[in-house]
Amino acid sequence: MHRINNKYRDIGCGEIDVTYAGKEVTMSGWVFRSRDHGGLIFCDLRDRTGVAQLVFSHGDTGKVSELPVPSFFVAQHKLKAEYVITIKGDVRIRPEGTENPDIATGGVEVYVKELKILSESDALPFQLDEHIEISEANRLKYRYLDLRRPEMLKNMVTRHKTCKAVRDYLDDMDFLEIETPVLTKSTPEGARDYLVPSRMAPGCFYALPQSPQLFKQLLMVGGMERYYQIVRCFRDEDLRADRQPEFTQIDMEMSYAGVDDVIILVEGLIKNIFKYIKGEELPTPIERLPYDEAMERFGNDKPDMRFGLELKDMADLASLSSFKVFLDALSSGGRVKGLLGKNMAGLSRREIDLLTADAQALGAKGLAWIKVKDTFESPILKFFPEDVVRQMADRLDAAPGDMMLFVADKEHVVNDVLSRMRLDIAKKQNIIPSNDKFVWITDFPLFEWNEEDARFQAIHHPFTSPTDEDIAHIMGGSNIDLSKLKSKAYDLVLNGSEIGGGSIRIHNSELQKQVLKLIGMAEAEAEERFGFLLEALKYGAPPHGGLAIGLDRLVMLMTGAQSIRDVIAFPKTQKAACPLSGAPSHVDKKQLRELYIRLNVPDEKPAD
RNA sequence: GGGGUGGUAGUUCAGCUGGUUAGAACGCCGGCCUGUCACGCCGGAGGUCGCGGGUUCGAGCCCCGUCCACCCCGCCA
Repeated sequence: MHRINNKYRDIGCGEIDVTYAGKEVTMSGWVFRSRDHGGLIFCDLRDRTGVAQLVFSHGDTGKVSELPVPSFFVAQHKLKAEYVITIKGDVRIRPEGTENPDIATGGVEVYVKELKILSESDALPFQLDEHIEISEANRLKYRYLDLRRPEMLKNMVTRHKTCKAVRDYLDDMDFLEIETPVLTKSTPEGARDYLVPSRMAPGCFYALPQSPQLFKQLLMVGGMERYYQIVRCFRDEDLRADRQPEFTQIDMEMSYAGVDDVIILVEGLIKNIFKYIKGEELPTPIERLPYDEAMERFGNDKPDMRFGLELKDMADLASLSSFKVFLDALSSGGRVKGLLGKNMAGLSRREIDLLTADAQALGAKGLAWIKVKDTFESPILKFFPEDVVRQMADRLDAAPGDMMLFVADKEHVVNDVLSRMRLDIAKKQNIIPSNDKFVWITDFPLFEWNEEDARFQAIHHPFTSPTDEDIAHIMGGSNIDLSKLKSKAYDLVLNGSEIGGGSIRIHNSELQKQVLKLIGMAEAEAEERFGFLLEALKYGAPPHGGLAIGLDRLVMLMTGAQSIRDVIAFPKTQKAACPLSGAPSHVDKKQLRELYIRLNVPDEKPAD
């Protein structure tokens, strides 16, 4: 740690080693653990840099009671866990045989000559002991204590270093860090907005940004050319282990760029981060997988590429069978795909029933299976000629001891079910290696059909540029199949998690209007929601595109944390509450009055 | 909104088929200890069994409701 030599310290606890032997040092920190032997006391002193062993001793021989008692020695008997103290003492090499190889400073110890207690501590609500797991509710309530744990410190350091690597790299690439408003207007992403009432404009609300999407495009129109921001985003949706109501994005946008430019830029960024954090040389270019191929081979658009078990089309072989479920699915335009159940031939009937129930919970009508042993075993074997079963096994790479799984249904059901089962099987069979595997998913469809609203909607967002061919189609105006249009959107996937996504944007106001029309947005609505962008596009907007990376998720994956909460200093619970501060909370009636707000909460106590 | 798991000492947990005084470890408090490092030894305190209701002679345990935390689906790039 950078030296700020003062009365508190001239060195960090974790920084002393044999080269300091004989030197006098001043250190400050928390009392971690003490081992009181009566006349000899060891005390582990902890600060951000690490832990050092302090020794309080009268001398090498003699009884305590017979020796003059220095005042500090009285004080040190009172030292309890998490007291904050400053000590002055001499660094000495530890007596032979008492070195501790488990800690960085284990070769030395500090003989204390002066002790000052800066701050006492009550007994903690939980122990800061890596051997005891504490409930998350408790950890979050006393997050400032939880943060003292080395594990949390490590996560915060990794997060910081990631941000630093981002800033260093993007600065080198001539990107400008520019802030965008937090009090803003609802952006047209799909999620629910967090709203902030306006006092100045009664009845009106700001929205907290779901992302700075529109503003970063305006920065391009504004000639900033290359923008980035490590920015907080807000989405009022239900939470998960990898989702928080407020989360951080590494947001980027650049002018005069195409898909390749953004991808190469981001690969350089990721490379830089991994080198800085993990010392790993990430191989580039990162593999690119068109969306259609990802769906075909893995059943989803964020495949975990660290292992095989790819989905295989079985339509040709299924049609050679007399199995009605397969034949019906095919004749009604559906799909039959297979998945390898590695090492699952030994599953009991009951376990297979559970597996089937899982598949049904995911929307499948059922799950067909064939065990591969010395022979094939399955209740549906009678519908298949033996050579067909053999070919299915070949296609799935099934060896004796494996099981083949099949789902026949509408395409999205087949993919949905099998892609999840693929992950479940890989986890259960423990075949996922621990390396990091990135992949780009490219050539996304522009639109997808929304069953609920019975209309097409933008997959990415409505400012995503179609491919050049499809721009011609759209501007040509003839009747076009919206489901076939492709976009210049791309996602970055790491180990099966989507960690970033972006696109080349539409920079032509006519095209933009046309695209909005295709998804059924009335001109008036478009005008009301983001007319300012449409207008900006009229005044010479350069071609531009960008990408945003989920910082929390990226850091979570790099640290191996089990939850996004472990890489956020003060995260919220699954109910979006903060156990530490008590947010959200009721507010004064006066505050509400000033905002022209009257509550209408059923069965709820009125505000304090 | 739906499904699942959990809630017992400060903490992490055990608590059998419903049975008398609810346990352990760590922590905490007091004492002892000169080479420990998750120190050790002796002694002690500490409980609204999440909350509310019900069944029962009797409930930590069974039933209903509710709250909280976590995981998942829906939702969300």
